Amino acid sequence: MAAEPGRSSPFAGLSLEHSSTVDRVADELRRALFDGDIEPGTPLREVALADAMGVSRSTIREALATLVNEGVATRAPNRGVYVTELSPGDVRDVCRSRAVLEVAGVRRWRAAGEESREAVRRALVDFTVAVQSDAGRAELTAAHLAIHRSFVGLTESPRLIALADALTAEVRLGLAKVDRIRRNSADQVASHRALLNLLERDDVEGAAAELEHHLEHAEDSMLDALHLPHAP
Amino acid sequence: MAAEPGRSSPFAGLSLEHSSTVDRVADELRRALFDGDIEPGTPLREVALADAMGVSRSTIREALATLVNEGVATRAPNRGVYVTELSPGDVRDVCRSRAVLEVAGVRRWRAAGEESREAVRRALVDFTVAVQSDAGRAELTAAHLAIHRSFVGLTESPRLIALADALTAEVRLGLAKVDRIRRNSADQVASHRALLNLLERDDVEGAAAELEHHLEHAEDSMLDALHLPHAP
DNA sequence: AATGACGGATTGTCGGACAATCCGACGTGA
DNA sequence: TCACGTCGGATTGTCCGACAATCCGTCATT
Repeated sequence: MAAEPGRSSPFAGLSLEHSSTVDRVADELRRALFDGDIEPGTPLREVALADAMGVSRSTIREALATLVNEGVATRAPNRGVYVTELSPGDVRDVCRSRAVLEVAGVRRWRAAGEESREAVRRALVDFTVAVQSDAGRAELTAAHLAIHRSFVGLTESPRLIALADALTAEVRLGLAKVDRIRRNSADQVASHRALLNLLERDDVEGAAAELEHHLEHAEDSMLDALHLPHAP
Repeated sequence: MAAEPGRSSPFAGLSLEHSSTVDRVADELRRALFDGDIEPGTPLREVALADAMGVSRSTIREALATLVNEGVATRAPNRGVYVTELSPGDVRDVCRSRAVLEVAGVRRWRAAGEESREAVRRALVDFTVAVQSDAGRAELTAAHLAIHRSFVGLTESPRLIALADALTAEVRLGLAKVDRIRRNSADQVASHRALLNLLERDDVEGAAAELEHHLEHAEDSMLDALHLPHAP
């Protein structure tokens, strides 16, 4: 029955997603946090969660552990796990850390593979249509984050991408109740398009500067939106 | 009894390290991995570890979870946790990711605070005396890593530093059986000193270039030392 | 030689248990 | 009134034992 022992494996694109209970619990919690169903600062009690979600305490503990070292939750030894509250300093740090990674990506524009560059263009298009078609807040932020992710993608380094994702996760906590994104989404599109134009013209340093400027602005408006005082 | 309600708190430098059992287990495992007592690829069985260290399986599981998302161990679902084996691609990725972070630090030389700069100088001195006094392998690598850490420290971003530490941890697995560091440690000192000289002259871009060159070389010699083929 | 069945080993998840720790309220004494 | 000691409840940290699900290697079967 073995027809055509053809050179490359005849099975392509076959994957099965093993989902452990712990993973599902963690996913559900993350969703709740990012959607703003649970506010920063609220304690995540083990027993309460356990019988709310119908799983054992061990499972909850494990899920909480992952959330904690993703940074979206914080553990106070012997006192429990809380949804992380971002201080102004934290927001600042996350934004600047992201800036480092994104700028590193942008600087590799020419060295990067064609598909990585294409991913940037696609992300921008997606965001643009999302804005024009007046999509929901969730989709808008997703599309916006995708752009910035694609910048980091230019590094073509799995680890840097993972690190950037981790930073994003931290910040998404605050983003939950903020739809300031929507208000100036037109500006956002313009800014990103300008950046891409610079890149297409191979003006890498110009693009890097533009990006840094854009991110500084983002940091400020995020602090505003969260009603936090600005750091020096 | 309150003498001098002085402005700032009269209690400085008072901290108590709460060490949970899980933490100690994780520390012990990490030590064993970094010292090369356990080779990459070996399975970390839960029960075996549990009664080897006289703690419960739950505790071991939790410790293993942290090792896994530090990247020094890898979980194969339903098949256990193994000490991570680095592929050439991984080594490459880790090194280049580190390069991004370190270069970002070096580029901020002027913007950084004086104490961050001083930390770099101190790290270099420490490394130099370590080499000259013919210190043990462990101390040598520690001092060497400290230098590179101090570069990242120039970003003055806790998160970037943490990320760099995580990357370092991954790579230290391979470093265990390699003392190639010792052979050309004289070169290392020279290279780092040259870099610092450039910085002191405010030639930031020159230093960045020097650092990137240094790291590429480091990547190559690490691959050699691990007997791994070089990536393209 | 490929397929299928079996058994052992290990993980994933569960439930319960208990000491240690922490927090807040309450009471006591100066 | 304020500082301090005590007590009780709540919650975490850690342990134990259990069991189904999964995986791996082996062996028998075709």
